[in-house]
Amino acid sequence: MITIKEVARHAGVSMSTVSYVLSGKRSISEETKRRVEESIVALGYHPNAGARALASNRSQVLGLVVPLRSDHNLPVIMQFVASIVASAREHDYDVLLLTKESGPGEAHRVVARSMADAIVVMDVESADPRIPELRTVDAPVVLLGMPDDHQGLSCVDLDFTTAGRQLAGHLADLGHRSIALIGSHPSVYERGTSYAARLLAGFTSEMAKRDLPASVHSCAPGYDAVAACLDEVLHPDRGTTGLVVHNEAILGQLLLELRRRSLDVPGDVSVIALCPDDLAESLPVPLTSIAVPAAELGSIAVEMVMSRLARDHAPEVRLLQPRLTDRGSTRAR
Amino acid sequence: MITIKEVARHAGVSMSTVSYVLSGKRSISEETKRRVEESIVALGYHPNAGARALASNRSQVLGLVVPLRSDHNLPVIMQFVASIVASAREHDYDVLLLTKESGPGEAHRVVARSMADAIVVMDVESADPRIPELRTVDAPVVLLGMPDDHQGLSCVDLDFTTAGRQLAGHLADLGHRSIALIGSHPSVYERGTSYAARLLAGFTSEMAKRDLPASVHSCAPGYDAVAACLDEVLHPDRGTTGLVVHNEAILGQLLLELRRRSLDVPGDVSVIALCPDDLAESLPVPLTSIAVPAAELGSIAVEMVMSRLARDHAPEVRLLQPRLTDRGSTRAR
DNA sequence: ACGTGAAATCGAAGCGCTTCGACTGTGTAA
DNA sequence: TTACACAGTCGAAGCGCTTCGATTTCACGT
Repeated sequence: MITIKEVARHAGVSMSTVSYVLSGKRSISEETKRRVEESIVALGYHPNAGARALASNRSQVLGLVVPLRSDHNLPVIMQFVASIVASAREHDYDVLLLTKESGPGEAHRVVARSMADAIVVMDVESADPRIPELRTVDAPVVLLGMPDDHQGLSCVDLDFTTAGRQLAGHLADLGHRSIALIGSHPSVYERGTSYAARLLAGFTSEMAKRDLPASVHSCAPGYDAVAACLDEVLHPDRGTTGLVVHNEAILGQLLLELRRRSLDVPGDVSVIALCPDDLAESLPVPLTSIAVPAAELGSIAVEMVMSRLARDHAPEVRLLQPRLTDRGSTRAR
Repeated sequence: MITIKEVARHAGVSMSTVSYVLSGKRSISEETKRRVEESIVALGYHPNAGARALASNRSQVLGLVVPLRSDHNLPVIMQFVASIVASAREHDYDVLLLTKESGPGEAHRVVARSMADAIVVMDVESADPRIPELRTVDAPVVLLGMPDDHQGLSCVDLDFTTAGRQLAGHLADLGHRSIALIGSHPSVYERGTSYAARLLAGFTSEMAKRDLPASVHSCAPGYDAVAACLDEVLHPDRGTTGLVVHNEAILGQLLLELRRRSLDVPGDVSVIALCPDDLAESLPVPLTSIAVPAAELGSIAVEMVMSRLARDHAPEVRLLQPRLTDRGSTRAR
């Protein structure tokens, strides 16, 4: 193993000089810097992470708590992870994989052992049981999601409330009077999933504001469940002409089922969704939608970590404003 | 921060004794061990990972290269990851997340810096361009998948060739004469994905052995693509009565499309698949299938890492034998 | 000519842990 | 009884790096 000492000898300088070349924490003459860098390449030197962590009290590692078992919207989860890893690497950080399933004790352990300088937690729910324990972790913690009580923790999320309002508003502005929200699997609501509840709240409040009747349905995946749900939603008594769908898993099935019933989108029914852009684009009928900006949220989470690591910044909450893309699946009536 | 020194003082022993209590590498009297363990709890001691890594030359970390962008069969990928993380933790190892996208240089970096003691690489293809570089990594490397040339590298995978044989054989044994393989997205074959090619080889060789005509189709996801594929496969000229499906993404759509055509499974067509068990079970028609034993493969990969880390074991190749579960979606004719 | 400060470099003291060799006492075989 | 093995413990030497203070040199204003 090549050590900094050997680099120093090879370049004819002291260890500390090599260290300062690497970290840039003190000024070094161009000439010396060049020689040291050449030696580093010549010898194939790689700093030892353990030694560095020990001496500097910084591991350059981010703990990331990933929900590995949650089956719904895996693609979105992957997008988050990809974005977080990429952003972390840009800041010279690596990512240690922790799983939601193994509990918040893992975050503790990893920080207590100085294996990670900060923790990012994905898939945070309204009344997430992990919150109290996360609050006692002795390192910056950034949550993807918005728990009800987020005192002392940084949070990043899409503004689902506003998104719910916008989705309802978009259809209402087009003259739709009877609009239904088709939400996630019932279990998602039972679990108290924050984003689902907030979208629902935004939707109903916008509908109430406009004095329109709001009908709300949750729908399990599976063709039969979707069909049953549509039976209910499209019951003639209701006169539903607009559908807001917040359920990535069933979008394809739903559009198929509408087609099977010879209902044209947007001719007969307007459909608008909240889902990743690539999904919205690749469906049988491209959907007007609000995207979950996973990549952006991930990189913002990392930025928050870094700024809290740099200065001893206070925790902050950032809600990204939704962005609606019109793909022609809604029409005025 | 509580250090081992403070624990030693609190327990009235030397640092080395505490260390030996923790590692068990020398015998310690019951009495002393008890006192030390009490002190550890009383003070809330957590060993510093960096110091430990520096002194012992072991990071207790596993680098895991995950394909974050590969959109197909995310659920399977997640199962692998979950199983690997869980198995690693059982051996007191943590997992550092590396992405396939950022290249094999990352594996190098992480090992050269002693951030990881070994590397596990997922989603390895037949002629994987990463192989040569992985071979030069100065730590055990275990591949999930079977590249053509795996000299010097450990590999774990399902025996897809045998699986292909078994799938064909199962239908042939039931008296089906015209059997079609519906494979993955064409791009999967173009990429030279090892498992797809091996399954295909097994399938065709079994069909040849039995002197039956083998028809092979690859199919993109999407309802129209599936319908088009079925048009071709079920063309009356062919008289196809058995379907082997190796394409998780389209299974649901395929069964729906069969239903739409009023074709009963297994009454009119027998269908057998290679897919995760939970998928096979949750489809509109539960499918007789061979499972991808992701959890098992993951934990075997970790075991291989550990044994190569312990003794300086030679790389080995393990192909898991396929296990076929009958769920009644095939019938004799 | 002289003090001053900035730039450039060095030396050495740790960071917290593991591990090796040495030491002490006890039980056991000769 | 002597010798010896062995369980149990300690002290100290690192592991490879960062960082602080000290030192040297040189340009500058006065």
